[in-house]
Amino acid sequence: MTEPRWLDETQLDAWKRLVSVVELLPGVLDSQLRRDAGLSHFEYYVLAMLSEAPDRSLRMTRLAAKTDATLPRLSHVVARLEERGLVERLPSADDRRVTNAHLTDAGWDKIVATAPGHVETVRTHVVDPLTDEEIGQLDTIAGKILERLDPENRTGVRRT
Amino acid sequence: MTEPRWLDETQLDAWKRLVSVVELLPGVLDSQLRRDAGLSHFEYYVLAMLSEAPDRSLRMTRLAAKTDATLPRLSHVVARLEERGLVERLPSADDRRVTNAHLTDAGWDKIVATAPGHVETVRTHVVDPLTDEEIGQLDTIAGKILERLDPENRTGVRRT
DNA sequence: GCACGGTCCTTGACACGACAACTGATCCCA
DNA sequence: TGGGATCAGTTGTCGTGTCAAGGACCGTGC
Repeated sequence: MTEPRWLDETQLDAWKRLVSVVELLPGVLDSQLRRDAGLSHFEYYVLAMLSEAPDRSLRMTRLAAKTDATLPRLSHVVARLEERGLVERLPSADDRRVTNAHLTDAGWDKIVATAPGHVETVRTHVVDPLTDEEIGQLDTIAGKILERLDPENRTGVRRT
Repeated sequence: MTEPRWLDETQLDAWKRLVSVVELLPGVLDSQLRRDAGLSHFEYYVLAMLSEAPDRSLRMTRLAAKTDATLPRLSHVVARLEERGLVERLPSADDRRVTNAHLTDAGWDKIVATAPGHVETVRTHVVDPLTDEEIGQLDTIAGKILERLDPENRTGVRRT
């Protein structure tokens, strides 16, 4: 066993703050969306990714990648969203293993109605307190971390 | 209802990357610790905060603040850690409402044994890919976000 | 044409966090 | 000195994620 390379104080401070953000941010997003729209942040994100996709539909695997979710997790969530009429699942004709998740009109309306309030929350808690320069730094830093967290770059959120 | 102020492309990119980090990081930390030590990251963090505290003990409320957890959550987790002999709960003499969580010797041994591997994971995924300058930026940025997420500054991780 | 490995997705069982309700203890002020 | 408000923590229930297993389908080798 090699000698551990401990973190210096600066590194530890930054790390602890990142941990706090990671612990607290989901709760804040969830409670705003839950209150205003009856959606978890993850559900919202699923709808949002579909709304941006061509034909408002994506196959499950691709949607899972875009939302950083495991397939079982996505499957459960989409099942619930389907029960609520926000999404429908359509078996693909070419490859009958694949399921396409498609945003319904009700789902589209839902996200259109929900987006402004959510964006406002994101602004309040993340975007507005930062300068333009810091936004750029955040982009770079998060990008570098993602390269390690997700080397496959499944999400396609990273350019490099 | 006022017109929503949408995010520009740069802001949206940075936001999406932050969301990805927030979604992926906990899973990576959890699986390493689960595999190597049979602990969730949150359990590890609880033990770590206790190990740094005077007398290796903290009252539940303070510990909850330091770990960014709600009291019910902490209560459940400490109950489990107590069953495993890593922590013990001692009622306070001065204020009989208060419970002090105290790290046992077994708990101390556990974290001493676990820390090097965990630090290595943190290095690999977060610290090492960033320059010293970026570590400083991350500290600043996370600090500003925390000011909004947690205005009470319960954790005491923030200086300002 | 069929078997076998790999892919895509679903399902069920279990673990953990959130929320609300509750117990006990302390504080405060009449 | 009592009674209401507040505080510290615990407990129970429910929703949701994870993990392991399984089912359906594809594609290649023979």
